[in-house]
Amino acid sequence: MGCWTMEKQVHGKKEAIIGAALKLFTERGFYGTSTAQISREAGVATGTLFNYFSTKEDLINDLYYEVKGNLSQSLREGLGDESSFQAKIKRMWSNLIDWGVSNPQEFLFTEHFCSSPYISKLTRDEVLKEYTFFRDVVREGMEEGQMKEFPQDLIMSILFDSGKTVVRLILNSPGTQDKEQLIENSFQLIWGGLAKE
Amino acid sequence: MGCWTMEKQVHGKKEAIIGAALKLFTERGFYGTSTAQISREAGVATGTLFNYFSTKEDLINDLYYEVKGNLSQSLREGLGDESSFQAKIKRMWSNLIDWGVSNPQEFLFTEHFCSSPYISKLTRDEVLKEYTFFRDVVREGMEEGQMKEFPQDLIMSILFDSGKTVVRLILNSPGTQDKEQLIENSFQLIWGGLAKE
Amino acid sequence: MGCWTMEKQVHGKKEAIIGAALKLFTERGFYGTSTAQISREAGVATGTLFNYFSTKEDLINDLYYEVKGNLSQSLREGLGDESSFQAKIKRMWSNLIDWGVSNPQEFLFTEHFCSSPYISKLTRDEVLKEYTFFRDVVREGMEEGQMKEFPQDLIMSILFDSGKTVVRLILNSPGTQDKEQLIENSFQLIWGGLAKE
Amino acid sequence: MGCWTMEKQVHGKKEAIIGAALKLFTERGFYGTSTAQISREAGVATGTLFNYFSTKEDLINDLYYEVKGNLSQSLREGLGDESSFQAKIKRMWSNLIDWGVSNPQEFLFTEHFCSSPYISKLTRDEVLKEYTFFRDVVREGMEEGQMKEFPQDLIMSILFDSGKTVVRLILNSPGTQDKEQLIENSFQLIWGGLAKE
DNA sequence: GATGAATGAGATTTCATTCAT
DNA sequence: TATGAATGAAATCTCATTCAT
Repeated sequence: MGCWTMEKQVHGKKEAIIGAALKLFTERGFYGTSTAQISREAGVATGTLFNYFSTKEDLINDLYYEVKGNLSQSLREGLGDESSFQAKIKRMWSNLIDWGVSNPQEFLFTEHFCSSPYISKLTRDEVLKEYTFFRDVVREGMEEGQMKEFPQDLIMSILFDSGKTVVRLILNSPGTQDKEQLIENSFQLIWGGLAKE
Repeated sequence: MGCWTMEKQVHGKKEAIIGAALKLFTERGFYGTSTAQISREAGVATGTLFNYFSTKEDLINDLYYEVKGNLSQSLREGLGDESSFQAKIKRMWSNLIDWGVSNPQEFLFTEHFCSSPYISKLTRDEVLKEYTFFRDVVREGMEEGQMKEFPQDLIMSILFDSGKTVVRLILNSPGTQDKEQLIENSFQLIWGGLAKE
Repeated sequence: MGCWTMEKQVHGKKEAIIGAALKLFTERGFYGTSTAQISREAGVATGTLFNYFSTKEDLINDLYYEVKGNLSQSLREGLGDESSFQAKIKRMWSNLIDWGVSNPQEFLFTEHFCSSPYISKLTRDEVLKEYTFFRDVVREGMEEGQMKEFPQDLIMSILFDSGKTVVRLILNSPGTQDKEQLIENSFQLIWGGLAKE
Repeated sequence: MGCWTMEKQVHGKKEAIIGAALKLFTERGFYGTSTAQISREAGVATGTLFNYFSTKEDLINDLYYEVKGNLSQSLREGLGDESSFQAKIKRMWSNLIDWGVSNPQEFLFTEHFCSSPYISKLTRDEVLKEYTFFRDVVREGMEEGQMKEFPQDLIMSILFDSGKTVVRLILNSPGTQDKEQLIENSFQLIWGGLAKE
């Protein structure tokens, strides 16, 4: 039982707790999930949770930060390979939908807790920093005159929220939808309203 | 002290409770709000709440039904006066945004609790019946060939969710936005992607 | 609606409340029965109960007094017609069992509440006065040397409790017992141990 | 601070709760006793009670099972040493009375809750299994023709209930009765009616 | 006297958090 | 660091009782 094992053990516990929290918070909500349930699901003692997170709110804030960072990473995947504005938007569009469909628990978690009182302003601000790249891409497109003249906030919100709408649509009608086709359709719908010409 | 006064008194209490619940549930969530807080905010005794609603869950279900019915009514306002498909959609679009901006508490309440486990399937089904008119309008438009060929669910979801996006945008940046202009802009954005041609 | 009707109405209500209380207290116990339930069962308003009984405890004490008085009356029925000591005891024995079997609700009520904290010492003492005749009969028998020499308390308790045992036996095995035969048997059993010779 | 101490500590709390519950349930009844009172009397926190018993009803069922098991044990004490039928009955008779007088709280508890709705059918059935020995002894005596011909149920009920009557008599007149003499007397009374000849 | 809405104290139970081991 | 028994504040809901009509 060397140092390596111990450290792994430790990391394993924290991760197990985060994983359990993600699952249970998503399924039953914040107040619907007790720290005892999280501990049990994670396979640790009730006290152990508080060695890693000083309060239950701390835990959900950490989780929120992690999941949102995760999404931010996924959104940027392959973004550097795209050159045209449309291609960049399209790439983020698919990335968002792919992420949501592949990580339904994470997706639903962000849905449930994006406007929750348990997530602190601090966490929210910290998270926002990870999304400046999105603002940059859109601003660039506006400056290049690639889009009709809409307020930037409107564009960003519509893009993000509509993408989430599509994810929800897919998750709610499992199996019955052709995902790729839907991504294509929905992108055309939004892009059609956005693009100049 | 007549009959009229009595009835008013009675209605006053129930309405006060509903109003307090709307405010507090929206601000702090379901579990974050105690029935004692609701009673205090409503200016009644703790027991009085349970004379009108046998359970806390009963209360939120009633509230949900009322608020959603309210929205449904507002969406239909003046709808009969419109003849063209575009005008109908536009009318509902403005109605939705007007309602959300004029009733921010109700709007945020629906946002928080639209996919909540506290709202029963029964309530949800009951509410859905009030929205068939929306489905009918959209279907009609599709059959008349007024829109590009997208799945009906996609159209409905994008319309509704994008409208809500705009409301959120206005509520989050108070004073700084020209509401009418934003309604116009946003409608063009969505309609531009939707309409044939 | 003359005076007679009104008075009858009033008496009817009090009796209805007593009747409902007897039924419900016996079935569900004192704390298991709310005054609201009693009122509903009696067909009166919740407030009406408190026009007749100032507290719930008052009600059960009244009820106790009434039921025990009732039993006392029944025990004495035909007692004056008997001359021998054995006949007197036998008469009370049958009276007790008949009463219990014919009034199971009253019988079970006395069983449940004979040693209850809700019945006040005052009530209990008041009730005891109705049973001096029993003590007198037994004392007389002792003085006449009709029984073996046992303490009077023991005799009285055994007589009364064994009678109740028989009632319970009959009530618990409905239909399967020959009541008259059982009364005869049980009396022989007790009298056999009691009588001199 | 060793293992022994820990175990004792743990057992101590559970036992303290059981003891407090026995005392208070007996004195004030089930609904008349709050779990908070039990906890206070036991010297533990309100939550601790629910670490050991998931419900107040659970607690009283456990208690019932324990007390009745206890009595069953006591009834059988020395029973194997007796050979004649009369001696066996006499032995159980004294055992019952001794137990009741030495454990008045337990005795009164069984009196109050023997026909209580809080005790589940399951518990009751479980308890009954502990009393088959009594039925066996009586049946044996009947088959050997040691008693007059009475129904077995009558015999068993009279025996058990009359024993309890004697306990009550002793408990209600503290100090004034000669216990051993009373046991002797009362046994003669019952046995005199029961025995053949 | 009859009514029943209103009251608020009190009951059971949960659960985040602590701390001795 | 890990554990889990112990804690006690807080939550939902009940119900005896009051009182204006």
